[in-house]
Amino acid sequence: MQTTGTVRKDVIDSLRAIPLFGRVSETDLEELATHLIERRFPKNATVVEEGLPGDYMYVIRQGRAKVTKASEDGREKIMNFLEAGSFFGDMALLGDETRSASVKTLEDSVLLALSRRDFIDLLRQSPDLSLAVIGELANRLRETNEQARSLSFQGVEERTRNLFERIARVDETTVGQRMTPALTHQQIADMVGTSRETVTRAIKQLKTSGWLAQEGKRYVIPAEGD
Amino acid sequence: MQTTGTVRKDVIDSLRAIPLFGRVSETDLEELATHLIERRFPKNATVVEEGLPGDYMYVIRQGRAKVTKASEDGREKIMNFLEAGSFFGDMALLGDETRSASVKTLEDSVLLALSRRDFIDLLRQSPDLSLAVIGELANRLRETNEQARSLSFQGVEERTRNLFERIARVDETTVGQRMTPALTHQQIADMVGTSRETVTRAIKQLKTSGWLAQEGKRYVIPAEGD
DNA sequence: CCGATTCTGTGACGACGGTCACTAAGCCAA
DNA sequence: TTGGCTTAGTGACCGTCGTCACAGAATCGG
Repeated sequence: MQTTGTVRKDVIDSLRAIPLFGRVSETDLEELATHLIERRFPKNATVVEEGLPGDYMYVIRQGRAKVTKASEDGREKIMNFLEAGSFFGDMALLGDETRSASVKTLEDSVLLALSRRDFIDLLRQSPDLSLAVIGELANRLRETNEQARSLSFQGVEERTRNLFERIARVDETTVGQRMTPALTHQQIADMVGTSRETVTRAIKQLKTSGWLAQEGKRYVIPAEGD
Repeated sequence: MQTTGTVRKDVIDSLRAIPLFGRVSETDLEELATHLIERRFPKNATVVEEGLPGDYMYVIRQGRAKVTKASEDGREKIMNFLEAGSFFGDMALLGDETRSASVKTLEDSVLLALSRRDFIDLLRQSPDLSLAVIGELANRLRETNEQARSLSFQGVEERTRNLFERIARVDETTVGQRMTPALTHQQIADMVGTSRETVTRAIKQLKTSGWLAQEGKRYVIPAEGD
């Protein structure tokens, strides 16, 4: 992991591209850029670790990461995937100062780090940014609540279906169908809260019922939808 | 349900008492008070309903309420309990405008309603309030994530234990022990995500292992802790 | 004080899904 | 190309928990 103290001009451009900063004024953005520290992480690096105190939040400039919480016996629940433009680590900068989950890179990644102090100052002086952050938190909360509901009421097959429904994106190449990123059964199990074997069986089921198709390690939801 | 257009002086005092508004300036608070509408709801009234659009958020001035999400077949998951001083309904005012959960009163209650427009204006002009709201959302998110983890990894008995651990408060009358509010097994089941019967058995288990005691419909965690 | 709800407790039974134990495929790297 | 490592698939077994069916307690509104 490296740190480059000087933040180049193009950082501002990549900030512009991030929805969170979309409505923030040019001046605030420049101000922000001077406080960001670029850090590079290799694939599979742990950026923040559950339970430890944390003083920085991060914006993903390049790469992908996963947010996880661990059980006592080493298994993990994947709470979320993060892509370029997502931010994380903000929660430990506000109430409780302890990381509530771990974040690990899935690819070589470039992150922009922002200290608690700078983050709070910035929120204080930019109401637009505050509103954007509030909106983002509200959306996450909505999703997590939905996950909790799903875990309470639905069986594995239905949860798996929901997961695909949630993460599949419209594909550029083909017509109406949507595709997930490449996923292993184990990753799916960790997201859905079940075992690898059970996922294998659920997917088999979804495929024979015609609801799901597969292309390599990517899953395809056929055009008609549900 | 009634509406009194005039907001009396004492509203400001009760706002002061709410943690969320603790650091908001006197002037902002007075400004806020003029926009609040007091509404009264009887016991068991539905204040907001999952799936419907919503334009108001609420602060509980008096009473208690529960936040629930429903399954297709009418069962419900209780996401949270709200007491005097809590606010809710804020999420539909920000991103998506649809209620992500229902809120029902558990007692006759007095709520203060605030419109989307006024809420956003207020956030815009009071950075302190924005920060407080962000902190509150971050905390809720932390808790909900924790719930999701719990649902993924733990059995009913452990989840029930966690629940008691979470909601039990130090009791004024007795020494070190903590007590929950009065709860029926059904309510516990709806919070923990299981059936009423299973809760009955889990509680029996926790009691014979000496971890839990009961006083009427309130549950007691003995002094030593866990 | 009484009948009617609403709660609690318990047994029986079956299904969903976790675990174990392998085998079979892919895939990468030397 | 050939081992080694990661991923997928499948059967067997069994524990947890949901459901059904009651019976008894407690509570509440008159």
